[in-house]
Amino acid sequence: MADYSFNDNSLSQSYGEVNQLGGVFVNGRPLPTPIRLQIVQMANSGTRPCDISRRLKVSHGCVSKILARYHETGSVLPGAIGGSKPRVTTPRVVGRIRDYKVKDPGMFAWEIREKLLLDNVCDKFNVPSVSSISRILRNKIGPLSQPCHGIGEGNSEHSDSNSSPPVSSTSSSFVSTTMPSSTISITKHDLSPVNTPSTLSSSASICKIEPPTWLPYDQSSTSYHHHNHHRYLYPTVTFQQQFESAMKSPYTGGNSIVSNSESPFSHTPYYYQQNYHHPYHQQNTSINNTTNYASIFNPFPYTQTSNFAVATPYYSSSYGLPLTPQTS
DNA sequence: GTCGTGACGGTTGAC
DNA sequence: GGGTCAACCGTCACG
Repeated sequence: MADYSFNDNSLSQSYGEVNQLGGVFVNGRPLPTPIRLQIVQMANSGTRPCDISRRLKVSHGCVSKILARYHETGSVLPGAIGGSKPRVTTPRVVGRIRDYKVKDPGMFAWEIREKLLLDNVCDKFNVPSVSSISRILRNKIGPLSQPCHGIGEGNSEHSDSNSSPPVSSTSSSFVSTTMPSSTISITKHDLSPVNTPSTLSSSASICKIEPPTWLPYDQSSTSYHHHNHHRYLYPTVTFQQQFESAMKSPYTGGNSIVSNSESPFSHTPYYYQQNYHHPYHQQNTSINNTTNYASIFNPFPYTQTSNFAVATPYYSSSYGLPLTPQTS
């Protein structure tokens, strides 16, 4: 039987920590792509997660997470670590909001938002939330944004008059926070900076909660058009493609959704010295290959060189995602 | 014995 | 350049 262990002493020496199974890991850093691929490959071939855990000396929790992630996203690659999401309220957007408000001082924030989309100033991925627009009107534009709809509508700071669409709106994206808690659950994503209405914790009775804007799986082929938002898109490659790409360059993302020329990982001199000329790199790999490829990769050290280099679908699990990865 | 889950301590990179 | 913040990571323990 092949030795799937990747904590070969010759490779792991002095790097990382050792887990309860004897495997080496670096706290806070993802497992190398070949190991991740191997986990998926073994699972696909029918190996139980507990056996994968033992043979690769990776904790079963980690195996579980990687497999769950793969089943959910189709990608074996780790998510982007660190960094922050790009700002949506760019000077250009603020300028357009100001223009709209100058032309029509009575314009609602939600109307401005729709117009930003209509005029292609923003797309659905980077359009500011209604509450963001309200904040811009309040803080950056000033008097122009003062409500002119009447007296007695309450404090404009928290009033819905400027930020909410008509109550009769049928848009499903508008949800009243006064609805029963069973009607809406606010997920981690819902509370992300992008989607957190500033009014959520205020006294406002109605706020807008954005639904996730993930593309359907079958639209993934268009993902490269949205490189600024690739965290929210699905992978466009099959497991085998990821595998073959990773085998060619184990620390380069084997995923076509990598949106720029940078690799999520950089090779180290040690890696090149030890492994670059290994015969395995010249083999024609397949997902059925049972060679002990894990042991020829040096899991550590490695460094991540660019944030957001790897597309990371990040979403609530309740949005109709495929239960099985794309396989063909 | 197996596996899903959340806390934990850690890393990372944008701001 | 350093601090903060919010992403992510794998391990571990629990149920």
